Amino acid sequence: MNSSGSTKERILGAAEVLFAQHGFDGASLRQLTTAAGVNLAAVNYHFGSKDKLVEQVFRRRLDALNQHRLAELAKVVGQPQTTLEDVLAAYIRPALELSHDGNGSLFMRVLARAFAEHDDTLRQFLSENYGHVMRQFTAEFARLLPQLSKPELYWRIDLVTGALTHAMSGFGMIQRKSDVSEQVHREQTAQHLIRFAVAGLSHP
Amino acid sequence: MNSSGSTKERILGAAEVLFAQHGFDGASLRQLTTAAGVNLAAVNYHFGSKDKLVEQVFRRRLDALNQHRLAELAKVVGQPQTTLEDVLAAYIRPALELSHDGNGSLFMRVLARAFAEHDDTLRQFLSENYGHVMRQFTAEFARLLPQLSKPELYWRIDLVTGALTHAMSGFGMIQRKSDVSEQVHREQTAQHLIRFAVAGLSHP
DNA sequence: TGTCGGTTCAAACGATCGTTTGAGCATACG
DNA sequence: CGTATGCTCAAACGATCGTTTGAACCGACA
Repeated sequence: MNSSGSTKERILGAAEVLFAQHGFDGASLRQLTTAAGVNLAAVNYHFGSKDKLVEQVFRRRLDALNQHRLAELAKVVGQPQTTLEDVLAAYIRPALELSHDGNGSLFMRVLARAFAEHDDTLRQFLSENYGHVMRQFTAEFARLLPQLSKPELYWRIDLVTGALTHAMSGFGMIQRKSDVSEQVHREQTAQHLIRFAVAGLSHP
Repeated sequence: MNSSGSTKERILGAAEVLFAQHGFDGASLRQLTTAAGVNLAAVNYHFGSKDKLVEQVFRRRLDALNQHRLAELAKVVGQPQTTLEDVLAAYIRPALELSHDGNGSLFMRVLARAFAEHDDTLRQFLSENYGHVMRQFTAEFARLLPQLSKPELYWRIDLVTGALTHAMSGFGMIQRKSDVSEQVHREQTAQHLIRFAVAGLSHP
């Protein structure tokens, strides 16, 4: 295990797993480097510090996630009749599909943990780097739900976000026996999330 | 500040604040005892260990919270026409009212953080000590939503829990200027949460 | 007054943390 | 061949952590 890829990638992979399991402070560099099969000093050599490593763990996944989200959003808004389900699917499915490769499944727990920690540094980082994605989705929600006032809409989006974060953090906790059942479970989760979000967003 | 009450109570109060701000590992006993105005050794003398202190911080608030919840639930199920709103209010309002005294407002962030950390020890503690509360509420939901299958109901309750946890964790982050605006904000939060949860639970 | 259980105190303990260091190794280039 | 460069390694650094220790303090009671 962990015997493939460059040292940097082995560290990133092990970091994602251990951060999800024990938290950012809870996972020590000694655990981490041992699991990755690299020397203790490798983290500071390749990343500069533990904090920079945390940032890189986030960047690697979130860049791909939000790129995927925007691409899916662009697909559906180009259609003649965009529905709320379509937009929500563009928001939700890419997040759940992050768990397609084995390691990625733990990333959502890393993200959920980061959200809960309310660390201003991390929240600012998320807002600065990926705020425009949220803004695009919010604008689309506003267009599809014109009857809602701005504050009302923000409230509902916030509650939907909470439900999504919660579901994602629990997602992938159970080790699935096969890829096919994993896929089925992901599809079920997406269906439940989307229907729930539609109801929560559009109720009178 | 922190010059009133017994040593144990001063520690519990300071612990709640610092655990919410910096996490369980992030808040050190030296910070904590300094903020409480007590000696460093006082934690180990009165609580045995830091872990025991964490458990006591949880017990003190959760005992009151769940007692309050069950009392409110008993009120509404005694009525001739129990509504979904009533049951949700019995579940949600006591949690938001925990922030009535100044220190308590941070406890919900402690709880949200604990949820996100997915620590099996802590989850087992919560399940063992307060699982019966959740079971009673679930039974009431099942009674009011007979059209839903068991798995479907569990899914929706889980998503509602996510939204509640998320909203509670953000609640009380902004320091309100007065008690009255605090009260207004809590009432608005409760209203949004309840209406959102009703829509999410009862959609066809 | 003497002493005794409960509590507080400064100081130290060993462990573990993130980080730094300098030597050693490997590969590529003149 | 010599050496320059990128990387790995064991070892150590200072800081901070939770916990323990033993003396000092204090009101209550005989």
